[in-house]
Formats: sequence, structure tokens, C-alpha cells
Amino acid sequence: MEAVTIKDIARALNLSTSTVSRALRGSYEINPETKRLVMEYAERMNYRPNPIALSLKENRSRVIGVIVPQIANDFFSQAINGIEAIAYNRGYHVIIAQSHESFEREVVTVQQSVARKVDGLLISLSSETNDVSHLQELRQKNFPIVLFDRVSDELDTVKIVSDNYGGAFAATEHLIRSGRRRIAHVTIPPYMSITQERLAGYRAALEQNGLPYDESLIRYVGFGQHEIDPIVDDLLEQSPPPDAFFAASDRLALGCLATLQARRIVIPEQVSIVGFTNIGVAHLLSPPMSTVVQPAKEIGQTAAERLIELIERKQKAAPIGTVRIPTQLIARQSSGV
Amino acid sequence: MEAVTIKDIARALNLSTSTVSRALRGSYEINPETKRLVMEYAERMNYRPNPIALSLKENRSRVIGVIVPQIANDFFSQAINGIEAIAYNRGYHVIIAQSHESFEREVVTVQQSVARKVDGLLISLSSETNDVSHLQELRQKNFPIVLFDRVSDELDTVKIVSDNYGGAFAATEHLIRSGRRRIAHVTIPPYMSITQERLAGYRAALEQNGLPYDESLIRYVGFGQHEIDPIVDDLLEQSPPPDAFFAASDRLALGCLATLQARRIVIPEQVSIVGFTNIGVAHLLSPPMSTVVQPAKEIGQTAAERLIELIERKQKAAPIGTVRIPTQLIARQSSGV
DNA sequence: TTGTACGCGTTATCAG
DNA sequence: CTGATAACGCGTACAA
Repeated sequence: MEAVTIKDIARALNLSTSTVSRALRGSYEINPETKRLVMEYAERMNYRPNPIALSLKENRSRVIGVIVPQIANDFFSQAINGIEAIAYNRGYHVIIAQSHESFEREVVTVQQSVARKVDGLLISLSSETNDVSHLQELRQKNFPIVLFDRVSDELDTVKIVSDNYGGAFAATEHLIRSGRRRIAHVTIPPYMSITQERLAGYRAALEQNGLPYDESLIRYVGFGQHEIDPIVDDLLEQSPPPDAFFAASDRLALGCLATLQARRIVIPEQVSIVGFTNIGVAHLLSPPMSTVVQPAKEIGQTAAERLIELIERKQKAAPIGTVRIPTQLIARQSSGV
Repeated sequence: MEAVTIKDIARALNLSTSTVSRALRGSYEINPETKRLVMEYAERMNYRPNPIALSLKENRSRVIGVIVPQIANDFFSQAINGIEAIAYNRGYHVIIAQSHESFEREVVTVQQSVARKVDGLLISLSSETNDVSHLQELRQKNFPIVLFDRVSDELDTVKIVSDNYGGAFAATEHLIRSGRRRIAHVTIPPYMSITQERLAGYRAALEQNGLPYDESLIRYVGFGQHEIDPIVDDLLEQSPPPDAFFAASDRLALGCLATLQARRIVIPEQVSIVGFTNIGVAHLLSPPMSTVVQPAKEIGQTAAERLIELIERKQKAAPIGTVRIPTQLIARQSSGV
């Protein structure tokens, strides 16, 4: 509450505020004795520069805005973990906001964040977002923006994503090599960059192995949908039924696992599962199922690093481009197959 | 970048900054015509008051600091979701920091946040934290703090928690009523408020039903430990083995489920599970297992509401005390038992 | 009804 | 080596 300011120190020590300021940051040649005095007093009074005054003066806040569709999501919370780690090391704080998968809220939140004077923005687009003109405008003013995970081709900026195609390819191929032939794909809503990339990887793996791409084995599950069992049950009623599941998120992988357990279907004897998951969940699930681990934390870290680069030397040509971070396949002990 | 200020508007309209300021916030009696002019121009130029200047002037930031042990955790990310929802409705932004379960980092982070001039702090203590003097000091200066989930008896402030005792009691009793007699308890590290409360609820349910409290059925699992299967395997080797598991977090519940699936143990025929979980995960797991759902989001919301009350009318006597939000038992279809 | 001057906390510039 | 002053953007007491 009653924070001590430079002015307080100056008054107490019978100095001017400028002298105190200089002594504190050791800039100009200052009488060592004066400096010592000021330092000691400041230390004793637990002086902390007021960051708000600094922000006003320097026209920067040392705050990074992060806008994600949902915080309560394994991928995003791990990405934020990575962001936070980098940001704090570099002296930035992180302000979080959610778009709740709504385009409108995304736009408002972006505007609010900019009005709040964040130094840059780290955004993962809502599933509703097609139009990115709200971000284009900012980029044209040279405002630092980095997109991660859910990106858009229409925005010229730095983008950090998982290797969704490669991960899905590896997952599918792993199942094929385990002898699976009818691989169901349970995935998130279409029309998102990540969905399309994963679907493409799945399809390519099938085709390169001479297996048909059968749309009746694909299911799109909305983010709001909490019940996975009807979807799994429906797939199981196909004839012939699938002999494997490739779930495109850990939520879906988990749901499949639980439903299969409830239906007394033994993994991997009757079916195999590979989930596109995040670390932590991956480790917990990995005894019965194989997983493709998304580099969520690393994506967050990389995105934060690149954003801070953009912020701190805006004069340089911005290193535009997409960075793809590899996924990692954790194969279940093959003994069981 | 080049944001328009009151000064710009004043210059353009040949007015003084004070007139513009007053016109904008409609306070003093202003010539309606002038007011209209200013409003229109401000609108057209997309004027936004600089929140940093406001903060400096008003000595408040409209920012709430949230300090949690880990963001990448279902409970905390859901709690943050609730916090964010309330905060944004009330015009606050949310700055997130992690203690990473380290006492030292918690102390540093608290200090940093206060130096950053957050208006109040929402904290869930690290598992290492016994000493809360860093928070006591702040409370004595009347700095607004609300503790949630992981709290401490030694700090006199508002605390918001799950009804851990009641939830654990309900979970255990549910298992007993399903005919289970040897109920293993897989839980998080001891010495935390929530662990103790859940353990107490478990024990009370056993004792009230005439069952022995057997320490060999209890396992404490650290947050760093990703492999649950050795623990479950070890429990299964008890003689007689447990006929049920009560897992004290969704991470642990998930790990138990996966291990049991891998061991071909059928739920609920051979064993039952109840997990102390969070919504979302709860719904996904609920076909095979019953769950006690923690009100994570509601805890976040309530904590944020109470903190904002504290911030906005500090003069009033602070409503100190602990609020316990009920948990909810989602019982698996009993048909299977 | 409008304008002038000041203060919030800090640092850079210029003067001494 | 040190002090006075201006400036960052805003709101407001006071003066006109």
C-alpha cells in the first residue's frame, strides 16, 4: 500500500530525486559515498521502482497478452506454462484472456488487450475465426503478434505450431504396422488448421500403405460435447467394426479409453488406440495406449521467445514464417500386440 | 502504437485538455455542442484512455494477480477460468504466475506481483509452503488477499475451498454401499490441507461403517511422479488385494484407470474406482468409474468475487472466513455392480 | 462553460 | 558530482 518512492528517499537523505535515481541505477558518475548511502537506505526501506510510472515513461508495459480459446484445456494450459516460463525469465508478465471459441469475444479481447498497452500478443485463434482483419490491422501498425497452434494463412506473422501432419502420419502408420486395417479417426471440428493437418496426415498414411480412406470411420466432435461414448458406440457398430482408434486430442483419447473399458473391450487385443495427447496425460495413458505427444510447452516457449524478439527489436525485419515443432510417438510396449 | 491521446484531440479541436477530458467523461456541465464534437472526434479517432496513466494517477491497476502451483493442471486451469470470467466482467485483468510447488518461488512471485501493483492477490499455496509470513505482512498492511483450494490456518483472510472432507466421505461411502470392503486410497502428498481433509473424510466413512482404517492401503504420490502403474501394481499385490480405489485427483484417477485397463482388470466387476476429479475429465471417465466432482470453476469465481469485494471497499470490515463449496458425486450406473 | 496548473513516479537533459 | 526541470497521459481543483 504505502510504497516508498524515490521522492521519499530523496527527502529523507536530503538529496534530489535525480541524484537518488542515478545512484539507484548507477548510471552517471556519482559520489561513491552518496551512492552507498542511497543504496543502503533504499534496501532498508525495501524500495521498489513503480513499474506503472516506468511504463508511462517508457511507453511499454513489459506485459505480454495471451489469448486462447480456453484456459481449461491441457494443451493450452501447458502452452501457457511454457509462455510463462520464458516471459518471467525475460522480465515480462503474462496477462491471460479467453475467447471461449467465439470470434466476437476474440475481437473484443484483442482490442481490450491492446488498449491495456500490452507490448505484444500471443494468440491461438478461436474455432470460429475465419476473418483475421482485426489482427491484420495491428500487424500493419507493426504491433508484435505471434500466432500459435491455431493459425491462419491470411496473417503475415510468426506462427508456431505442432507438426500435426507428421504426428498424425506417425500415429496412423504405427497402427498399420501393428496390423490394424480399419482405423477410426475421432477428431475435433473441421475447418480448423490443426484438424485439417491431422486429417491429411492420417489420410496420407492410409494411402501410402494401400488402405482405403473411409469417411464412415471419421467423427468430428465439438468442444462442447462432453459425452464420447455414443460416438464410440456408433463406430463400433460399423461392419466390420474398426480395429483401431486414432483420437485427435487427449480429451477424445481419454473418452475412447473410458468407453472401451466400459464396454469390456480389451486393448490392444481387440482394438488399439493412439491418442494425439499432451505430456502428463500421455504418460498416464501410455500403458494401454500409444500416444503422439504434442510439444505444448515447447510451442509456448518458442512463441514467447519469438514474440519477445519482435518486441525488443522491432526495427529489424520481422522474421515472418511458420515454425513446426515435432511431435513424439510413444509406442506402447509392443509385446502386447 | 501511435495511440491518440486527449492532448491530440484538444489540439485538433482547439480546446484544452481539461475540456476534452470532461467532455469525454461527461462530468462537469459542458456545452452540449462541444461535448458532441469531442465525442464524435474521439469515436472517429478510436480514442482509448491510457490505462497506465490512469493507474499512475489512481494508484490502482485494475489487475488481479493469481498465483498457483501449476497452470497445467485441470483443477487450477478451471479455477483460473472462473477467475477470469468474473474478473473480466468487473473490468479487471488477470496476471498469472506459477510457484511450481516451490516455497521460494512463491515468495518471490508474491513480491513481484505486489511490486507490479496488482490490486489484490488470489493464491493457492505451494505444497512446500508452511510459513505464510510473506502473506501475513501484506495482510497487515491491509493488502487484499484471498486464498483458495490450498489454504493455511495461519493466515487470517478469506479462504475458498472444496468440501474435501465431505467429498471424500461421499466417495468412500459410495464404495462401501456398493459392497466394497478394502478400499485403497491413492492420494497426493501429505502435509497439505486438502490431502488431510480428504484423508479424514475417507477415514471417517470407513469408521462409521465399521471398516478398519488400514495404512497399507494408502499411497501418497508426488506431483512430479508421472508413473502410476507401479503404485497400483503394488497395491494389487496386497493380500487380500483392494476391491476398490479412491483416487484423490483426476491425474491419479486417470492413472489408475489406465493401469487397470492394462492389467485387464474389469471395472466394476473386479474393482471399483471413484476419482476426486474435475468436470470435463469427470464426464469422460464416468462410464466406468464414479467421480466426485470438484467445483473448480466455482471456487475460482467465488474467490475472485470475494477478492474484488475486498479491493473495492477496503474500509469495510473484511469478511474473513472459510467458504466450503460442495462437491458433487456422479455415481456410475449401478447396473454394473 | 472553459482554461491553467498540478500531481501521480520515474528518468533524461541541461545547468550548475 | 548534483540539482532543477520537463515529459509520459490523465483527471481535477482552482481560476477566469
